[in-house]
Amino acid sequence: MLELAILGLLQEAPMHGYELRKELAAKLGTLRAAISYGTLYPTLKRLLLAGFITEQGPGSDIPPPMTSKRGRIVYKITADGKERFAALLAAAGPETYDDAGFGVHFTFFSRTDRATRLRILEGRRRRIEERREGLREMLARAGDRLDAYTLELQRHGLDSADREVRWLEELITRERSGTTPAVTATAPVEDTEKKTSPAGPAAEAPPVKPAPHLDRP
Amino acid sequence: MLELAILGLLQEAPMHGYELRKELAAKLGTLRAAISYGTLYPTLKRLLLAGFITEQGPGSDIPPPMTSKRGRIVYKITADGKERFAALLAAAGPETYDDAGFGVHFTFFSRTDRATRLRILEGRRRRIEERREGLREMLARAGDRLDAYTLELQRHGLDSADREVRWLEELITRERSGTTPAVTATAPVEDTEKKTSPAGPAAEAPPVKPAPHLDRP
DNA sequence: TTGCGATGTATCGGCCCGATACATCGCTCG
DNA sequence: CGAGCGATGTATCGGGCCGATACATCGCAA
Repeated sequence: MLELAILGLLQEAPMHGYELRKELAAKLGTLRAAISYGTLYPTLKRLLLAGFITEQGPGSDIPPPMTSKRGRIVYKITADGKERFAALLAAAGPETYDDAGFGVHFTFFSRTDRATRLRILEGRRRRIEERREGLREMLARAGDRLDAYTLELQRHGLDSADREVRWLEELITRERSGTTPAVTATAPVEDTEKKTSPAGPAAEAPPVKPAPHLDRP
Repeated sequence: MLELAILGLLQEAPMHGYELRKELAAKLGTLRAAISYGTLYPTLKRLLLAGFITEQGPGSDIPPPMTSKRGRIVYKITADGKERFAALLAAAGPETYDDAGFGVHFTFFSRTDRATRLRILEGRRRRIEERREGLREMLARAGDRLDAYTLELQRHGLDSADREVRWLEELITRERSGTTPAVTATAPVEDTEKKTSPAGPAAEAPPVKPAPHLDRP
């Protein structure tokens, strides 16, 4: 997941670790706590080793784009990395629909084709609906066997699930009707792949992410 | 966190692993995905080794309380374990207020004293309020620099945070007013303000959890 | 009787987190 | 003037937790 997020940010602009973390925290606001350095740096190493990004030492030519600082290490995405990003973005594993995964995918929706957006939104909706039905069932069938606090917690959970389903429903409707939110991305990336099908109502799973090696140092 | 949850369940009744998982999944419905066996069994081992629980082989005297099965291993909490449970229950670390931690603590609220309940509720509220304010700030200050989808995500996050704060507020009010157990009806039941307790507004942190050893096998 | 789904215990690799350490820069305040 | 402090910045380590996987047994139905 982190991999996707990092690749996505680096696609917009080269950055160093600290910047990456701040940007990540800002974009994924909810649905995803601020990422830890204990995750970030090892992940960067893996990506580096896998050839998805490159390192640019502090003595390089790039003028400090922000507040100038000391020996920072700027990371830049490679062609392989862009490919990888596209693959991850369209991947359809179960982890695509949990809180963290959905948040990250959603964040990059402006760079995702409509069919994939619909599939993800519908997958997420399905997931939440299942949770909601489970909660409903439990409240109806075993409601009187639970203590008052647990009950209260479940009720709140049910409420939240219900709200999220409605939210997703609205987004799905909007997508279908073509009211695609304007792509106001700061850095519009060249939209090469244009081969998308007309208006498929979110069909089957695209090529599943085969999990790359990304192995030991 | 798992430790607390397991100890709490075993305090209600002895159980084996499979049962533990189901019970856990049911009680923590939201706020906490179903726990994995890859976590459960190692945790049980740690607890066993630390002397917080004991193992009861399949040939024991306990009659199968559920659908009878095969060589199950029934776990039982010890006196040390109960002590540990109480300590964890009242502990006041930051992890007490994140989604998972709050969910687990809340689940055992009926076995928590009112002062602690209030502290946890207010700690959680504070946490969510901070998130909410951060979101508000961002939407107000940098709202036009973000793309439409990110904006939509943040807005939904803000909504959820707002709702949770209100929920917590209600619970806190109820606690203070002495309507201790959350009333089961959707509509809050009015209660004539009796039993004027000191109504301490949830003070400082109790003994902080000192993190036991629980070490290697 | 074969096979399937629920029950049940267990391990392994790997992601990710919190704590911690270290270093530099720019600022304010005594 | 320099001492301290908060933000910036890179990095590691131990450990919690997860998903995938492997077994084994039981009850039931095709």
